[in-house]
Amino acid sequence: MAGDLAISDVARVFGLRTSAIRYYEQIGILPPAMRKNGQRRYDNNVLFRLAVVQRARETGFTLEEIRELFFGFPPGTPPPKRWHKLSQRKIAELRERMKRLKLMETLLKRVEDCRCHALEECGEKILKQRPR
Amino acid sequence: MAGDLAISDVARVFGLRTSAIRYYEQIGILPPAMRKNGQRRYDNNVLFRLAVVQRARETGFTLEEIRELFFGFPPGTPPPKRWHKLSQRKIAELRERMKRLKLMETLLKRVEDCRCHALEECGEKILKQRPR
DNA sequence: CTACGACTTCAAGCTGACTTTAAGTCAAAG
DNA sequence: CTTTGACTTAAAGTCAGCTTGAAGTCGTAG
Repeated sequence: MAGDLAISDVARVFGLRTSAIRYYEQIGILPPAMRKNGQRRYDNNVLFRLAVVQRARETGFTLEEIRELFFGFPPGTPPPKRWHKLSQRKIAELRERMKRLKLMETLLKRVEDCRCHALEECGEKILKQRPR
Repeated sequence: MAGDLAISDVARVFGLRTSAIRYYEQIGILPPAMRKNGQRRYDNNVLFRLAVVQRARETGFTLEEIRELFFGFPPGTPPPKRWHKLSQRKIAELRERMKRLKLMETLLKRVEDCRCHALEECGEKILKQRPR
């Protein structure tokens, strides 16, 4: 029920730049704000929405996925169902990325065992080990 | 000592687009190629170099870091020393990213426990839990 | 009245690692 | 001679997620 906030207040509360908030509105992630003398004012509903956006961003969702969260389901679809669907995909993605990081770690260790005297030698060894 | 290859051959061998190879040359990651009738020809030295580039990319190094690998050390610095220095940084970075992914995993699980009936309710809960 | 600070819009810029496009050159094949 | 296909260049486009800049509006303080 708290009073309407200016964009700079919202930015401070959420640790965002005002430009980011305007950008979110522009791409439809936030609804068009109410205006007072031409300036945006925000009520609790928008703050709640922005909180969801930010939590979703922290959780690793892209703005496109967040749009899907809000608009990609039949109206009335309960949040748990929405979150679940997006999470499934995201978890698979996370697993991929973890795998990739672990591969990178392995390669880093291997690369640290290098005994070459010149970088060309490294390249030669790599090519011989992987004659694709 | 094998014969000189055209850019398309190199691309095929490395699974790259020809445009990527030209780009690498353009930004100085590959040396200017020899020319035959104006067209690029590649000998083993460049292939070795490209193998190093590709291995480094797989390992997670940026092109900027690869440039550093080649040119960021006093001439004659042995490869192990070069790799080591870059690896140290990269490993720290990996740890950060792993942490981040794990946080995302935690948040995903939390988000899946959501029992809200509307997304605004999610936002309200988030704001209450984190009254920064 | 003037200045200030905070807001507004729209368009363009940024990052990284390329790709795409347009216009041109070249050698070999028919 | 013409066509084909692979190459050449420089410049512009792509992606996400914003930021930055220019130019203008608004209410308030001095």
